Amino acid sequence: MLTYFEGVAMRARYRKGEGERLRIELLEAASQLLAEAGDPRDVSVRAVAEAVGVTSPSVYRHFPSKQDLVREVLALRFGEFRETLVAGARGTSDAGERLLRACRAYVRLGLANPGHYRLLFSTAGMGPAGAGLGQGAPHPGAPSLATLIELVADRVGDGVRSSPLALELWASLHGIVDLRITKPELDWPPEDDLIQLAVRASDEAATNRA
Amino acid sequence: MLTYFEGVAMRARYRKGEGERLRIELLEAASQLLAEAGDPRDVSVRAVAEAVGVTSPSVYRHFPSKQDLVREVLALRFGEFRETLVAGARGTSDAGERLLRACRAYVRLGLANPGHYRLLFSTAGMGPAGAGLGQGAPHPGAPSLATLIELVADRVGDGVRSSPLALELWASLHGIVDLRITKPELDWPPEDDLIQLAVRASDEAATNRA
DNA sequence: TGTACATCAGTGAACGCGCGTTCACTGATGTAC
DNA sequence: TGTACATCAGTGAACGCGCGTTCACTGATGTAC
Repeated sequence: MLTYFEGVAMRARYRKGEGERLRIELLEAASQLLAEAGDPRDVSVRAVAEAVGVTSPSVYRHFPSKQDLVREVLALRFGEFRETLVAGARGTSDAGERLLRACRAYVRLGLANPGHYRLLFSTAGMGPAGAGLGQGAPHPGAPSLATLIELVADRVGDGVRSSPLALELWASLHGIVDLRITKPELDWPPEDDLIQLAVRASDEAATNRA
Repeated sequence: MLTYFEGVAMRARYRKGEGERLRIELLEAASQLLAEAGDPRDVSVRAVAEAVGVTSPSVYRHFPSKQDLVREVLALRFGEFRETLVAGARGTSDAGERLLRACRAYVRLGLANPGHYRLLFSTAGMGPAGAGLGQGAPHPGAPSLATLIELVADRVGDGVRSSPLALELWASLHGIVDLRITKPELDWPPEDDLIQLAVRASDEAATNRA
């Protein structure tokens, strides 16, 4: 896809009906740069364009603004996150084990993709910076949370309201991941004990409230 | 301290030997703006200067760079944070109760000052943004962590290494605070149950490892 | 006691930079006749 | 089959903005004589 002219890499433009393919490439490049940076403000439109081999005004032929580009990446990554939870829970029908596996998948994915994790759970929606998500719009992470709530609900049965429990569990998992990401210089114990502890604490809370 | 000239507020400059007082004012203004923003990048040198009623070059008579100003605020707030932990633990000699109280103080302070909390535990040291803390320099939050480790050590006795336990406990507390701050739109259960659960989980882990 | 002067607090104007975004354009390509 | 043309992908240059920071300065004030 690249030709060279006087030693400079030149990208061949797409044929007439194929312009939408650049859109995909831009999303992929933006996603990767956001993963490296962990913050939309550290990723410029120019950088995304350059990563694809295109000039920055080209981005605006596919996205109305930087905000829209970022928002779309966010939605993609949230979708992936949710799928990881679901996939993690597979392989057993025991509700407790399914929940534990999903939690492990949560933490593992977060630690493996710290930039994206921060993007999704630390930057997005925070302050004037954020990813500039529309105030009224539904949060793109809502389905992920719904999935976690479901897993908790399956575990605790009908006697207890599951969504506060899920939020508490989420808080525990978030603490485990986020601090490890922001303070990598500390001597963190292996995360698995802590995950089990968090899930067991959630069980215990459920029992107390039943 | 303000006079008016043609309807514009004008600050009287400090007398000859008193220039250092502006330094304090700048630190206070920066601290407040950082509390509102939660991120050093959303607070400009110009804004700090304006808050005090001074022009931006004046800042450079007291701080070599923005980074130094921010770093100093960070150190102040970390100190305050640590003091809050210590003060929270006062009033009882029971080590378990002291730890629980300190944890409550941690969460309460974080939720009462979300901007500062983010500044200290979410921004600082993260990525190229961060507060630009020197790599080699000791982290200004180290004493806070040391205090938590001490409280845990008093609780669990000599049989168990307390610092991994303290890190795990910290992770739990951080999750409780950070998610509530970043996702205020969710329907969070009261935090007290969760704090107790976290402390109890820590106890339990200590017992298992003894 | 009066005055010259060094010192100090603070300013006004400007710098270079990177950013998001706009605008008028270029040139290749598929298509209609 | 050849050609004119509308359409499409992408560009080059520039915009206004806010930022951190620098520089040469101004004018009040304490102090030494």
